[in-house]
Amino acid sequence: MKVLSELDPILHSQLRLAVVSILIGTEEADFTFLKTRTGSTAGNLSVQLEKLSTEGYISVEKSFRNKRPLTTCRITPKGIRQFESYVKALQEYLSPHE
Amino acid sequence: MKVLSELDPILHSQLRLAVVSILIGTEEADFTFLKTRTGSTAGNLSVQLEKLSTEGYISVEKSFRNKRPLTTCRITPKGIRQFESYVKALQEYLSPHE
DNA sequence: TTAATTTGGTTTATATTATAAACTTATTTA
DNA sequence: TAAATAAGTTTATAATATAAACCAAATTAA
Repeated sequence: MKVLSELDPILHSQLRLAVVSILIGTEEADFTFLKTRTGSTAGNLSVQLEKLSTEGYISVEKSFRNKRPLTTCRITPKGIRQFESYVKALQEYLSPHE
Repeated sequence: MKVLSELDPILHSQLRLAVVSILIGTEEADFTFLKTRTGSTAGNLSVQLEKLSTEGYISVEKSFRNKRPLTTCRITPKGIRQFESYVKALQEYLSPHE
């Protein structure tokens, strides 16, 4: 009997999935952009960026722009691979009739 | 700026999504089938069926077959609607390039 | 010039979740 | 009749997601 695939728990989280999804399409994005684009709170975003970074799915670079902190995020090759296999696994769940 | 859609938290859970996905494709399924097909433990499955049932996404019918308990599950119209809109919302996350 | 507000976050606390372990009851099988 | 299996349920725990509270620096207002 065919068993459904595991869904990577790092990506199976609304906010982390949103972040990775945005970064896949945009090369780089800063904290403020991600915050408004995802509609999340700063606290939640901060925690999830930290987690994605620790897991190696994204890189996070901290600098300054106009004397203010600037947090810039980018997807990593691992992040891309994991996202692609997550999408593949999800297809099994989303198209159960095939 | 476009903000990503909310993902229904009832469906955004690996096991509950698996159950609903299976039921969408199969009209009805019993506890044991769902357990082996999802690869879950009985305890976890019991809890998640209860939740899906409470939320009106599935119906759960308890009877006996060969003197043993038989738990039969079916998707409800609400379950179908919610699943379809969950899939639609997820597309935004899965196809970020469009 | 100093008080209040805004920006760009981080840390901490809390409530919810998912999950498995332990348990139950009935039925076979040895 | 004792042990094992079936079909679950209940309870305990660990992990999560989330928001609230907090902080430091810069800007604006009084």
